[in-house]
Parts: sequence; structure tokens; C-alpha cells
Amino acid sequence: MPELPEVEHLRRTLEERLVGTRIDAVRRGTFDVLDRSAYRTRASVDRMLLAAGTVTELRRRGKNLALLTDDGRVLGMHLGMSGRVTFTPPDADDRHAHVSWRFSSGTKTQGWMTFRDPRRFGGLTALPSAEALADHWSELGPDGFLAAKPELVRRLQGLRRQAKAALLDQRVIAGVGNIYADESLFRAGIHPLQPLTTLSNAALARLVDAVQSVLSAAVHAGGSTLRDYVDANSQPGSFQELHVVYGRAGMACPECGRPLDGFQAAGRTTVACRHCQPLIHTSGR
DNA sequence: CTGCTCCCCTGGGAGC
DNA sequence: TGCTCCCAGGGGAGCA
Repeated sequence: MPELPEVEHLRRTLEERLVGTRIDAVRRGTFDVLDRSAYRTRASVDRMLLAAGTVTELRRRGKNLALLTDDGRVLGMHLGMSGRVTFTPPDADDRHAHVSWRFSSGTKTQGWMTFRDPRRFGGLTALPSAEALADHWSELGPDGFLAAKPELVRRLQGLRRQAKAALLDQRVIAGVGNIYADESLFRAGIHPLQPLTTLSNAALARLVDAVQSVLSAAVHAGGSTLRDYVDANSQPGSFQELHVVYGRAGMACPECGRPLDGFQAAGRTTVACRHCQPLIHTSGR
């Protein structure tokens, strides 16, 4: 699930539940999904996992999330393909439940939160300071949801890459994944394989508009639910009902009714309409 | 720089 | 019901 809208939805959920609470217990499963390389000083793993810290902020950039505590410690979180966060207690029988945290306000326990990631493409990053977090995120482009449109247009200008490859590259714009790339390109009427250098500034602006409107609609809908995904509060998202091309290869284009094409772009499964998103061939001279 | 391939790992669905 | 095969929302490394 985890593209920008799902991560932003999670960020808001955690912000509501965790800010101002103290982490009074940390429980680790058998597998260590924690990257500790940013720590130069001696610290226990529990300390790196924010034990005894009070949560002050939940920060997001693209698909990356971070918990910040009052004493400066930071825990970066990436959901990868299969990462989930739920308000559930540790489960020793679940070999994919990697870390659980218990939160309290004053002397009152508020509950548990568990990070689970069966496929382990995601993970946690221990960071000693907000500066270390900035460094950790320094390669990321501006956030696709929060950044101003002209900044995003500028990021796309001059790139010699195919449109979809550029959208998926987190260094260009942070947060767009395979689903929202296809949805954005369809809404903008731009073919995924179209080189950006062949597009006018007006077309790039149209693409950025599409990216931002798709992302904000998806955030508003609580993200997309595919398979059995539910959020931290066990609620499904609903944006999948608004997917018009993703997962619909061979089905009718919602605009022209012709069958949608399925193919590979930037190494990823891609769906587009060759009529509504014509690949524009330039003369070369 | 750009694109392509392969890899990390597990689970779910399709098809037989 | 059980088995095999294929596929998947991400990202990074290595190579031409």
C-alpha cells in the first residue's frame, strides 16, 4: 500500500495517537530490521528504538516516515512493499512482527503499536538527531504532496528520462509509486514512455497538476486498499475505487472505451491508453 | 545520465 | 484440497 498517500494517512493516524505520549516499553521480535549505521556513539538498541522517549512529532517526506522524540532521538521508518503499522500488542507467534512499542500518558498505558513487514523490503533507521534525519533524507526530491507546483515542474524540466521513470525516481519527486504514477499519467494524457524532453512546459505543468490532484484525492480517501490492506486502525482506504487504469489492462479505457494496454515501463507493470495518452514522436530535426 | 537486469523476501491468487 | 507457478505497492547495486 505504501505510496505517499498511505504513508501520509499513517502519519496522521500516528500523530493523533502518539504525540505527547511516552514510550515506556519496547519489544523486539527475532529479526533485526533496524539500520543502526547512523549512530556513532554507544547506545542500546532499545534506546535507538526510542525507549523512554516522548513523541513530539511525526514527519514525512515522500514514502519515508520518522518519529521524533523530545530528547532529539529519531526513528526513521520505511514500509517497503509489505510494511504495516498497527495498534496491536506484540505477538510472539508472528515471526514478521519485528518491533512493538508501548505508549503511556502519565501513568496510564495507552496501548501498543507494532511494526510488521513480512517481505522485509522496509525497515527502521535509528538516527541520533534531527540533523541526522535531514542527512538521511537528503537525496529525496521535494514531497509530491506538499511541495509547490512550480518547484515540481522545475524538477522535471531538462530530464532526458521517460515520464514514468522520472515519476518513480524518489530523487526527482518523493512519494509517487507505481499506482499513482499510472493514474497521474493517464489523467495528464501523457504516455509513460514519453521522454520528458519532448514535452512542453505546459504539458509538464499538466503532469504535476495530475500528480498533485491524484495524491491529494488519495490522501483524502485514506489511501488505496489492495488485497487485504487495512490501516493502523483496521480501516481500509477507498481510493482504489477511483483507480482508472491501475490493474485494468485489457479493460475499457474510461475515456474512450478502447482496451487499455499493459506493458513494462521503467521495469514496472504499467497500464495506459494509447489513444488518450498518445506517444508523441518528434521529428528529430 | 539513462535504462536495463537482477536481487532482497514472503504471501496470495490463479490454474491445474 | 493441494500443488506449482507467477506476480506484487519499493529500492539499491551493477553494468552497458
